[in-house]
Amino acid sequence: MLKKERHAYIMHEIDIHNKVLSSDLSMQLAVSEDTVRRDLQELDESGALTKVHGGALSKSFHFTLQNNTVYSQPEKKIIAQKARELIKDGMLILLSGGTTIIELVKSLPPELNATFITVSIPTALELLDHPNGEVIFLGNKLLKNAQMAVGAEVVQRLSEIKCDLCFLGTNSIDVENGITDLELEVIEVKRAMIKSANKTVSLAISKKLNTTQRMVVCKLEEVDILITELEPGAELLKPYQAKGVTII
Amino acid sequence: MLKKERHAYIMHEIDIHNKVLSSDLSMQLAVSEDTVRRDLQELDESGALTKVHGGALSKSFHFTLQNNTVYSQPEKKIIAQKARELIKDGMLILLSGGTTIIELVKSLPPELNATFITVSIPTALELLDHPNGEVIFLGNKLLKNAQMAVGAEVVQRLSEIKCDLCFLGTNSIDVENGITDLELEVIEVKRAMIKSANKTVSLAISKKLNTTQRMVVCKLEEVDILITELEPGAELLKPYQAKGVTII
DNA sequence: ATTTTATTTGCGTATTTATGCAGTATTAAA
DNA sequence: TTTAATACTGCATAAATACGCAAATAAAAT
Repeated sequence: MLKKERHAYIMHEIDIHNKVLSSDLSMQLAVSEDTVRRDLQELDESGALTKVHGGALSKSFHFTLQNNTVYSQPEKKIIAQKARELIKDGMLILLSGGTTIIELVKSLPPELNATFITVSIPTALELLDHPNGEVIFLGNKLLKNAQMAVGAEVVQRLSEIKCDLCFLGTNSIDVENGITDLELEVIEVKRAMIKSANKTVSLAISKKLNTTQRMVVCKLEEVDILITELEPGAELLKPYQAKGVTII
Repeated sequence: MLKKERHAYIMHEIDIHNKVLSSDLSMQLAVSEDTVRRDLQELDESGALTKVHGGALSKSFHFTLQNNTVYSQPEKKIIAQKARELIKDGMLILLSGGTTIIELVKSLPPELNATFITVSIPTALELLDHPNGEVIFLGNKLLKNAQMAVGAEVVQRLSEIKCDLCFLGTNSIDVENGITDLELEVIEVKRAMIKSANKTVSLAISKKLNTTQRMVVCKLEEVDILITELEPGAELLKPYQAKGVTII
């Protein structure tokens, strides 16, 4: 059997079943597993499928967020880089939603071995592309706009967890009012996240500093670390520092 | 024998078998392999066939590597259309993952007012685009490859639910073994989904009919409705009908 | 018909490609 | 953690290919 024929057979299997195992293919094609592995590798390189340990997956089956490259402002990249240095192997990390958090997830080193908990669908999807980390989604009712899980069930389950770090993508932060947001349901969840975490880290581009929205998520005192794209000594950040927030 | 004659013979073989081996042709045509190779090369250059290591393949063999495009999308659209007619206002619907289910979600009428429960991240993301339906995600540990929630927690919560319909994107279905799949964790969840639903609907393009994988999700008797892109009276579906499955 | 010219073919050799195997490292699961 | 499965590495072998060249064949010109 010609190599191309094997490739076609493999692609056919992938198309129908979304997934193949090297061991199965090796038998079905009557070649060694090495050969199958090399075939899968070539098909992966040509972009026809995604090779994984033990076999391969269909590309169309495996869904990824592609739109984000457009919106990823350089500021968010800087923030992500600073934030990721706080994450160490073995930690239990709580993540909210938002594009800044997505940037953070994208910038995580592949060899990092931590457990991530989130209530945001896009964040979860991005986390699934990380090779090592374990991902836990605290689900229940999903809120359409925010694309995240909300409700008593989520709050309840968050209260049963004790995390090392909680990263909050922040919409508005202000010395007077602390972190504020718009929707009650989102706020309930964010509060629960803060409560269940040892340390709370707020990620915010500087444009969001000194802005306020309707409802308070938490006072500034509850924020342990604030990460912006600015230098830690920047004038804009002084009032936050004065209130005891660590600036990175 | 003239070169033209050899070329004609080779093309004839290609038309019949979709492939030729240089070694075979060398014998059949009683010329050296070099000559055959040169012939194949010329035919390749003129676009009549595709030369590969060891022989040549028909051009029609050329499998297009579909980046992002879903395999058999037209079929899946037909299936989606049939499936969506089962869904009525006020129903509680359980959805698995997979491209066929995504098609179903896309085809849901905007005014439909139902509650959807899923364990699949891509399905959830797609459901969030629907203006009316409520979406519930049963989350816990997420499986990287399948992009879905698995584990005891999910199974437990599924057992506490009684849904009207369960739509399963099916990888393999077969009269003997019923619905089969590859991964144990996925199977556990699918079983729980079937249990918690009043009626189970299997969605499968016809190519998946009569294929089997390692592990059994459920017997055919547990499938109430089978939807394929074929006409309900199609010959291929007769054995399923005979086992009491409703065909749509 | 014969010579000339161009093309085709086969062979020897060097090179490349495909495949499997063994040992080791790595990964995932129990 | 331990254990089993899978992946990687280097290597050996066999098969396929490329290339140059000379012989054979076909086509063209005389």
